[in-house]
Amino acid sequence: MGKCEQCIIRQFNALKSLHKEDLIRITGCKTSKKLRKGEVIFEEGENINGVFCIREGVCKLTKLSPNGKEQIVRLVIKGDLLGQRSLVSNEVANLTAVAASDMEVCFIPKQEILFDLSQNINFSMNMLKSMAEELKLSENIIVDMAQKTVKQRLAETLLYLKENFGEDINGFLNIILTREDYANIVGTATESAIRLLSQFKKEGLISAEGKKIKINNAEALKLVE
Amino acid sequence: MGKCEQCIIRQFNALKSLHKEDLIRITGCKTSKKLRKGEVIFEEGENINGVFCIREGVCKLTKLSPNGKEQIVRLVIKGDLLGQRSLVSNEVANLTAVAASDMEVCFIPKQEILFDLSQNINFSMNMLKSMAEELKLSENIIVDMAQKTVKQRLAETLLYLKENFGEDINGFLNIILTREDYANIVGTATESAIRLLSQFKKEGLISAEGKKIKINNAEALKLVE
DNA sequence: ACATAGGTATGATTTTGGTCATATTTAAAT
DNA sequence: ATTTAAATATGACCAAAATCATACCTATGT
Repeated sequence: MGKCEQCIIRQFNALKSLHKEDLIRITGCKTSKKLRKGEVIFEEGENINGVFCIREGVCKLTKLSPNGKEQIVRLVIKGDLLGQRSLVSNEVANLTAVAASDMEVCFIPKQEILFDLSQNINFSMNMLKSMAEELKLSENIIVDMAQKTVKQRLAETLLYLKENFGEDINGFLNIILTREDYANIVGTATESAIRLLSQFKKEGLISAEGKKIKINNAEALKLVE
Repeated sequence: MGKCEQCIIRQFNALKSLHKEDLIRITGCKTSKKLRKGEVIFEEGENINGVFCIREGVCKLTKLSPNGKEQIVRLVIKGDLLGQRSLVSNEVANLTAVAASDMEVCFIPKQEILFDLSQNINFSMNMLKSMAEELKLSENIIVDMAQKTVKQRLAETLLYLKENFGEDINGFLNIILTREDYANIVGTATESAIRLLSQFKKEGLISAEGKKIKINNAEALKLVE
């Protein structure tokens, strides 16, 4: 799918600190893949044996809870590396990764990344930084989950999506999720997510055409109680 | 408080991969401190400028949510390093650290740790591993928060405490928390935590003498619905 | 020993959100 | 184009948990 040393995507993740010769080496052993929305990249409990660099699209990181409900723990987007945690701790995947849109990903085998981690201190420092960032986000989600209402969490999710995916020319969010996805991010029943989105719509905070959602009043969403 | 190169505590964290000469260097610039239960080690938003190595005791990592409720995100125990995340990302603290028991901690200035991270690949690899572990725990807590009932979370908390702190000769947990602390870990109202602990007691799953709690039936706690 | 504050306990009531049931709309497959 | 399945929507009801109120217990300092 092209050469790593010419790929601009690496600017967005820890791979930016690799040298040209390392990138050329990686080009030689990486594999690229196109995925359709809904395809599974890897499952909880699976050996990943490398990291995925997301060239295009979005992916849901989910976990099935014992009651059979799926929780979306995080969205991984274009430019992110996927599978860092498992690589570093040398463990099987803790989460399942499912394409939330059509995607293009490159897979870099574990030993290549481990080699670079052992040689290039900037690279390992950058990976430390990106894991630190993930950790902070996760800590903040824990607090939100524990202390905020479903309505507040849904409002925050909408604002997060606007912030991170932007809007198209008509003001609709550049990411399409089902109501069930919203419920699985927020950690609520699908019916509750639907009801609350309807309510936001009635109150004029958002508008919706099918799955496409437009945020009309971000300020009011921030103040939802 | 003694010399790092002779301190056994470092075996429990990333500092184990430092060489003798580095430990001697660190001994020369570290400071040690005794803290009483309830004392604040650092607050959310504060510049930490180093890491703390916990020699003795337990510390709560908390965050105040906008509704004024405190959430305990994690307990940091003897042997752990505190402040890794802020150090690596060069940001202010995301959480507040409060002594949950009397403590002994050593403070190592930022530049020393950064120096070792830049020199010693084993050290940075071990720090990556410990952050990966924290990240996995946090992801799992998110799922629990979103999908499990308060009762289940409280039962899990009790089992977690038994697992990580052990029991004294009479079977009581080796960690003393208030009912409010339990509520702040689980993410519920103090009254709810009290009620559920009373219920567990009535059902014989635990017994309690004041703040001391004994787990009588771990198997049943695992099966709480 | 007594006052005080913080912590524990429990009841009554309300709110939030989950579950179940049932339409209706939309998208996908052939 | 028609069928079928999946997604959305809404009502009715129920369960979990928050809130408010009050009482009691237990350390702590004076």
